[in-house]
Amino acid sequence: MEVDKPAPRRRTRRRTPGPVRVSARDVARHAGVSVATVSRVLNASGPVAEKVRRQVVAAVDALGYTPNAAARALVRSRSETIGAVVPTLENASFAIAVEALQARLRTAGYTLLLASSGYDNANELTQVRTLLTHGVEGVVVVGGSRHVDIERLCAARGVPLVQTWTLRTDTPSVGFDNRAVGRQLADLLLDLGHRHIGVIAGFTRGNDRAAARVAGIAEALAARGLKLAREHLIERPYRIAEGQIGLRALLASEPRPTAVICGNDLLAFGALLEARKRGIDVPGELSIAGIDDLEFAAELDPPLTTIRVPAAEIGRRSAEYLIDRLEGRTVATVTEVATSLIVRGSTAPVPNPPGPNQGDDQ
Amino acid sequence: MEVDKPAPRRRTRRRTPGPVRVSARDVARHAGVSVATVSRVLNASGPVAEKVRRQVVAAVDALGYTPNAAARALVRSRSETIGAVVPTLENASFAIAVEALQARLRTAGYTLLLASSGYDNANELTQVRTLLTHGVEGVVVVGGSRHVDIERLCAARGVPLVQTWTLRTDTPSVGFDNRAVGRQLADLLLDLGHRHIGVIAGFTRGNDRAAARVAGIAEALAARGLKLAREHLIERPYRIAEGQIGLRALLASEPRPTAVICGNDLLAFGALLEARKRGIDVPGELSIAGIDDLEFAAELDPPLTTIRVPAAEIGRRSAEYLIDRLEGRTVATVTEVATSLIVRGSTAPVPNPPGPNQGDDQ
DNA sequence: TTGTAAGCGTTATCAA
DNA sequence: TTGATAACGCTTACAA
Repeated sequence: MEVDKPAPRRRTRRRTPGPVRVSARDVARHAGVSVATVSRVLNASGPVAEKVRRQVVAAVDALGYTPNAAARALVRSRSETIGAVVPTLENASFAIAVEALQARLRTAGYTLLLASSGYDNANELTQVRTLLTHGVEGVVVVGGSRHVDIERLCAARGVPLVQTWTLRTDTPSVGFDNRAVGRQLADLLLDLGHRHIGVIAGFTRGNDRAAARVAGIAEALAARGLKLAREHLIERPYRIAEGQIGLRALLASEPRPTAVICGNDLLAFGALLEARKRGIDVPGELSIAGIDDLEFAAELDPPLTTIRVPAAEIGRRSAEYLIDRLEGRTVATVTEVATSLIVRGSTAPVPNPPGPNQGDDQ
Repeated sequence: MEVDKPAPRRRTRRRTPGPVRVSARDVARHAGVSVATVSRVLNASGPVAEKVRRQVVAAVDALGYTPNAAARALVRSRSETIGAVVPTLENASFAIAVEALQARLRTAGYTLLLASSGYDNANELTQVRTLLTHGVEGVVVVGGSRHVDIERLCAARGVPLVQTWTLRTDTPSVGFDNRAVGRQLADLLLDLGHRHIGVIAGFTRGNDRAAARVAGIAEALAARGLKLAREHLIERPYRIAEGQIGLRALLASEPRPTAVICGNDLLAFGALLEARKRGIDVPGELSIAGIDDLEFAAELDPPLTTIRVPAAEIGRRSAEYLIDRLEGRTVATVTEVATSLIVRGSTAPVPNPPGPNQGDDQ
């Protein structure tokens, strides 16, 4: 009983200009089997006679066939990609973390889609949206997202999101307590007798890490009845030259700080340079500390006191969190990585230790 | 006249566990239109009544719809992604270039798929293969690929490939003449009277940039009747600490070099540190030069003589080459970026200028 | 101006 | 052990 169902004629589509695309159908034809069998061979997803298997394999490399990820992603709704958005790759810490992230991801078969926000939160949201459109199965961002939308967007799609460089209790994160880091550095200096402590921080607005570090410093000061004066808090972009600018501002402030905590090692490097340029002895007259412990920190003159932040570990652990979740394993939501205070030559006791009754002069 | 064609019942597929996926069909249903209209609205690809357009837009954000890139890529055979493979992101130059590459790509609507090879050529090939499987429309790699396979693979798919940090005549590239850079540094030192020049290079095997730099140095020496002695060529990984090791080796060689050219600024930094540690005056007793002009180069003590390499420009130009080609514009195949010799305080005339008739002692 | 439906290249179900 | 074939979600002729 024939019906008038039209013959399944393939409609002609815009021909790809240039090289021929070879699909599983071509392989199947070449090997004299069906596409189903080709798929089975390629994914080892079903029984295939050894002889047939060999024919298919032969056809595959005779034709130089590579499966089309888009088609596969479509049918399996799995892209095998992970997205990451960092503030900038120009900061060595993030570059190192991304390197480790990618390396670990790769071992699990994932490819990394990378974007950077330039420390711009609106931009970050856009980037996450793009990544999501591209079907990433997981997302890693730096910091607690100011944009709740980011979390919402990911949650709506069931895409796991990890926040790094920060520690949250409510959402998945891999990082450390930035506030504690600030406190630790301030305590070190306070214990050395410093009472006038200046801060050259990164921009705190829209940057929870930078803000937390400053908050930690203020907290430690407060614990000793001191407070962080407005003119002792300078915010600058994270660059060497900005550290120089920052120190200049601090040196002009009243009372002049005897110690400076910098938001990261780049700023600290700059501060060190500026001090040297002005003939200010570090740490004799002025103590300087940074955060990150970049490769050069130990090699400066004097070597920089800083807090070591395990950037590679943050990258690797973020990857592992995502991999575990995607493979259905149970995972700790929050991973704290260990930072450590590294005291080197750039910090020393305050020059002329003030008497017992001060603290009201700042 | 009814025929017994079975009703087009949708087969039940594995339900995505968790959040509902919203597709264009859902949007269409919600807006009371067809999927075709939804597509038209989203891509502005056809006439749509203003009123209908608004309904669709409303439905889109009522449902929080995001198009599925895999499906789109499949039907249009365009992934809107570009792949890049760098040796490592831990080298600031590459990090900066990737940052610029991504930024430029983004403005043209492309997303970056990033991989790193760890300076391993076999690995690099694997990574390129993965990127290709993911359907990238263009590929950027660092250096002239030792693996002809990479070029072949890309060519077979009609995917443009750019080689960076190098200059080729036969294939698309964005970079500079590494040999000339080596020559330039050697000439500078030679002109200062140095006759015993040591080299701390990166590993030259499988790294055409490093090899070309060394070749350029040897060439400049040869032009003055000198040659680069085996014991004056040390190859080390690109890290500060390795520069220290390199200088130690060089100082033990006979005759002891009065000048050292380093494969990059990291190695030069290390050499500088080692010299200081040993009480060797730079540039009084020993001249040191690097390549890259990283942010810290000008800030070292003494400031480092180096060759400035415009990493960000390399990244940006690579992106532009790819974008232009993919949009069908005609493009220059080879783009040379300008490097420049920056003479700072780490190089000076040879201590005890030898008499007119030497040159046979090396 | 809109809708219908073919197909993009896979995977996976089902029947053979 | 294999082959048909229905989706996957989208774009785009083509028809209405």
